[in-house]
Amino acid sequence: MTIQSKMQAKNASPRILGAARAIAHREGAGKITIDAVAREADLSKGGVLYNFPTKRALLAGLLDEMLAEHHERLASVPEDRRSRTLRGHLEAIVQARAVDDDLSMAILAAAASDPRLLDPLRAELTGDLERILSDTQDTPGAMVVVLAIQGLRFQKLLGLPDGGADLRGRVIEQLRAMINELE
Amino acid sequence: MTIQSKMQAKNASPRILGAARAIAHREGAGKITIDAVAREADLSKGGVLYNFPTKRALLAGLLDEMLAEHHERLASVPEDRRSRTLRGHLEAIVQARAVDDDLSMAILAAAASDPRLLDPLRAELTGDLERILSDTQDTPGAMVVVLAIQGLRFQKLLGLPDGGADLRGRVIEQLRAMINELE
DNA sequence: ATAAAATTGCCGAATGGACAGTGAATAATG
DNA sequence: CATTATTCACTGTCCATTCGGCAATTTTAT
Repeated sequence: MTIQSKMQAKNASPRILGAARAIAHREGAGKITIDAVAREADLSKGGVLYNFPTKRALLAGLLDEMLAEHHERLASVPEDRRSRTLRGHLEAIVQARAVDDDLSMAILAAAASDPRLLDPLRAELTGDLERILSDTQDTPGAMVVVLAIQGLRFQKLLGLPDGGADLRGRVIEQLRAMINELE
Repeated sequence: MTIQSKMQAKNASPRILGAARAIAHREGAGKITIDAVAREADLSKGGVLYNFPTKRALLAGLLDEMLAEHHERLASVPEDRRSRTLRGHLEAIVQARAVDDDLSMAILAAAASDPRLLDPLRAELTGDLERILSDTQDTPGAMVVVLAIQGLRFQKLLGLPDGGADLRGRVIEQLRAMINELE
């Protein structure tokens, strides 16, 4: 019971999504369950299902939120720089917090349960990729950077070895340099 | 009931693992269930659980098998080439078949259900990474290649946009070139 | 060598827990 | 009052795991 015990929030969706993220964070994406989310959001199960009529919808909502944040990040890169989208992707990773990992974890959970949930993500990335590649003549070079960024994501996500924070920093520098050398 | 109805195989484990892979391949990693595996392996549920006392053990077995195959692939790179391990990782991706994707999918499923299942994989990759980095002076450069390779893996795995087969080929060429330029 | 005993590999029904989803009743809100 | 948000009590399903039994195989004892 929180302070707002009796208060009816106008929209519990954000609280629900937050709860889902918290669970993914603490216990792993596989533990995202309607009951668990309800408990975490201090809501009944029915309450959750009112906002997200199905679990699939809940997962879709998580992805949605993530894509929205992705947009914000991209938008925070100065308009006039070359390879803007590509830089955005890189800086997004640099700034990423722990929560984001767990959200990515949710993506994987989603992918495992129903690959189609990733469709919006695919669409988004397709657009990004087009922009990135049309920003340069050296498409393979740009693609390598894109792939390395993806690699960074998943490496962090799955807790795979990364050679240490020091190397990580130098790698990011290297990627920045590679982006600058694209034309 | 097959021809060998009455015959007692000495070890059904390989058949069980094969069945699990087949299911992951056809229906996705999330569909790996003891019942399903039992049916696919033409075995009873109890039989499966006799060989792998828990589902967790079954998943661990899958990862084990995968790591073994990974070893074979690395071993197939000529001894005398520079950056041997790194080349091995790259060529492994180039040669990878559909089955491997689905197995990777199983990895993700495993990660979602219990992150610790990935420990052996982490150990293996830690070793590989050490070898790769000690093979060169340009550690950030090598690391970028490693990351790009990981990126390729996951991009294929999750069906994320890759810019087309043509670009993919050129990227692989580029990565080979980058490996050659490492010293 | 051979009967008895133990072990191995497996079967399949039963158990129980976890979970998604439903629907009628209820409270809050405007 | 009417609509909206939420609760509560269930339902049905899926699924991992348990367990007692059984046939084939191997070991032990005689």
